Amino acid sequence: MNKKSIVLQTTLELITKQGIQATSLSQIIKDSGVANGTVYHHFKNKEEIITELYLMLTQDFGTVVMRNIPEDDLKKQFTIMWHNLFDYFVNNPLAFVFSEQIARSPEIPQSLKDKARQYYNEIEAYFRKGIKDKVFKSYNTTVMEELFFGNVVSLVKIHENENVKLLDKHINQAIDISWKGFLRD
Amino acid sequence: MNKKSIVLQTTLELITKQGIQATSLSQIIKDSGVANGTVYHHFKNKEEIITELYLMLTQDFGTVVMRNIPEDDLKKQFTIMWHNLFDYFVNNPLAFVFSEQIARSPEIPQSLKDKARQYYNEIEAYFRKGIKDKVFKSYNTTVMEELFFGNVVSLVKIHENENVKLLDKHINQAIDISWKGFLRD
Amino acid sequence: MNKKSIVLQTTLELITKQGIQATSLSQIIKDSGVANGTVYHHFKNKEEIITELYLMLTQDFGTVVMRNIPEDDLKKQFTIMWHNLFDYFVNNPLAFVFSEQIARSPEIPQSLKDKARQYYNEIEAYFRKGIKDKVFKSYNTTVMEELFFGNVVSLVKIHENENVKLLDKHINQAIDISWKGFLRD
Amino acid sequence: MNKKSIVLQTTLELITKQGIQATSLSQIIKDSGVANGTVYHHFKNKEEIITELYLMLTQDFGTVVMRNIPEDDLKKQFTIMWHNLFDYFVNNPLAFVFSEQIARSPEIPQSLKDKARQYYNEIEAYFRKGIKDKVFKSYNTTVMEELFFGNVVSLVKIHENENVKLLDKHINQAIDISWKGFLRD
DNA sequence: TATGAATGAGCATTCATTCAT
DNA sequence: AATGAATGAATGCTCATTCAT
Repeated sequence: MNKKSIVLQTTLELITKQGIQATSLSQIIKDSGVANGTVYHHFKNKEEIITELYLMLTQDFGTVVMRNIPEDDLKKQFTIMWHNLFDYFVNNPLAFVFSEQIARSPEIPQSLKDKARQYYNEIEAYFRKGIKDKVFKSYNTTVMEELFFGNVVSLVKIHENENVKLLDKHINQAIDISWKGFLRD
Repeated sequence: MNKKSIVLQTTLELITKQGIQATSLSQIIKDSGVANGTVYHHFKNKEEIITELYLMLTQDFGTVVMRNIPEDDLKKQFTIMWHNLFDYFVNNPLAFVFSEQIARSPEIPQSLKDKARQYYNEIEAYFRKGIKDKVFKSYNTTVMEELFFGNVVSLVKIHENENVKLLDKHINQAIDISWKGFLRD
Repeated sequence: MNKKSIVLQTTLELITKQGIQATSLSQIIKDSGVANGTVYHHFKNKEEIITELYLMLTQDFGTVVMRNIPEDDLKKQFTIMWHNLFDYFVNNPLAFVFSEQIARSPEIPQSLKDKARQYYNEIEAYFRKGIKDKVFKSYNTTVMEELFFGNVVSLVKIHENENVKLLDKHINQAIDISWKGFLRD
Repeated sequence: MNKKSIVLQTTLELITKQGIQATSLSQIIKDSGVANGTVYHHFKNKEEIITELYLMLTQDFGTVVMRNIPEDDLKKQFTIMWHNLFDYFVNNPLAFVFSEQIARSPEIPQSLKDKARQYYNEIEAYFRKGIKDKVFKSYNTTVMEELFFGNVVSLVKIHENENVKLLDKHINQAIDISWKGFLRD
């Protein structure tokens, strides 16, 4: 494992623990056991470490959401999309931190934000089809996407922060709530 | 307007613009046109400014959500709660920033986080009643609260960030989706 | 003597010894026995220390050159101007360093360069009069000024660097050479 | 063109633009498109690059000043020496930068300074002869050399910095002034 | 000959905080 | 209540240089 990877890995751990802003370069340097200049040999500046990390973590994002989606059964598709996203965030806490911070943080460059928004396309297509198939009510798709995404985020937050142990049944309840909301009356 | 208020007001504006972490005390001092020591005369340290600001902004929070709630009509109550929360966040961007950051930020003391969770009590009571009245399905109330809250947040985010102009009809759609999700089949 | 003055004095000494570029802030801090932050309390940045120092040293520059200039005797005026400038540079090594660096250094802001060029006005007036009085040949005055100034600089350099002890007689020789060059044939 | 030459050429350009001190090795490396270690393969350290560059540029210096000097006509010799030096500096800006910085800069080793002073020998010999021939007044030759040299430098500075367009006539005026200064009364 | 990973001292600057007035 | 001088740890970053390949 080369120094560059060590730096990335250390940064990943620190950011997951403390957030982006609270993670200083000196801490990264200290924790990774790498020399000051070594970091700057591999990265132009602090931002580049974070950007690179972000790209590493999110390059599979788009594919992840749509992984193992079966054909033609809209409800099944919904459930699996939901699980895919939930599992992804649970297993990639940094990706979650990033996706939460993207909305506001000025330190994430716009290009990254744009890139992050690509995965919406497939989700949007999904909702469009649901509306066309008369399964979903014809809500605004941006609203639908945002609510869908937000619901997953809500559950991840419970998973992360609550003392309440989050059980499969709770997740299924959430998926149920989420799904029902979009249906035609 | 006394110096203390000026400091608080300046901090409010800066945090709303830049986030908590990005707002330094020196910037607060510079922007508020107040002397270094004056800030420390009124506040023990930086954290106290933020805490005080947070308390100022959130002390009305609990009452706000339950303002003008009519009796006995669960759907009407839901709609008004939803609007109350949405309007509150839209009109108090800092309260929104805080509520978003509370979940993760290590610099918000636990006591504040606990305090922030009080408003859940009334929302929880609401959902409990809905379940008892056989209007809502008997989902876990934590899940319900979190999804309800998250749905509002999602719309606020659209309101804030999207180029899409958020219309009343979109809000009504969101409320509709949100409400339907909780219903018994 | 307050800390600000100490910093300025220390910087003056260091720059005189080592030049501007070779003088680091940490050295200024170490030598002046002042805390890191104290420097930045008084000065916006390193450049401001140098600028302030420069303004302090050069504000008397214009008056210095024309000090004690007798009326009507062009030769006597020349001699005294020459001595004034020479003595000034010898007694204000930093002013000399600055005036030498002004021509090239990109780190001296243009405003300062402009200010420095003001003293030329009086010297130019002097040469103009000499030409009008038919004492000097009608050379281009910019050339005359630059050569006059350069001659003083040449002698200051000898004074500074040569192992040769610079005697009054050498200075008088230089003035003689300098003067004769401008005369009508 | 081998890597060593590329490094030298790049350094030459950077120093001419920015001065010696402002030119960092990393910049040289970046601009020359050469690897880090390659520089250190060819040069012991940064100083050696500058030294080598300096030697390259000044090895012809001595011969340049005395190029095409006719025999026996002291005035003609003076004029050509003057032009030689002026043209050399105008065409070799770096040589000019060096010659200007040599006097003060502590980073030019003494050995180089000594070497640079060799060309004075021939100029000194010239002035000695002028004095012996009773054309020049018997001024101190160091003073004469320094003034002669300084006069050329003054004109080069006008050439470089002034908005005033420097014409041949101005140069001839300068030579005239310079020459007359040294003459016997 | 050429490379580029690695180093750590050093740099200018910002930060939250203390304290005497 | 208000000021602002003073502090020094910490930050992000640049530097010249070494060394194994």
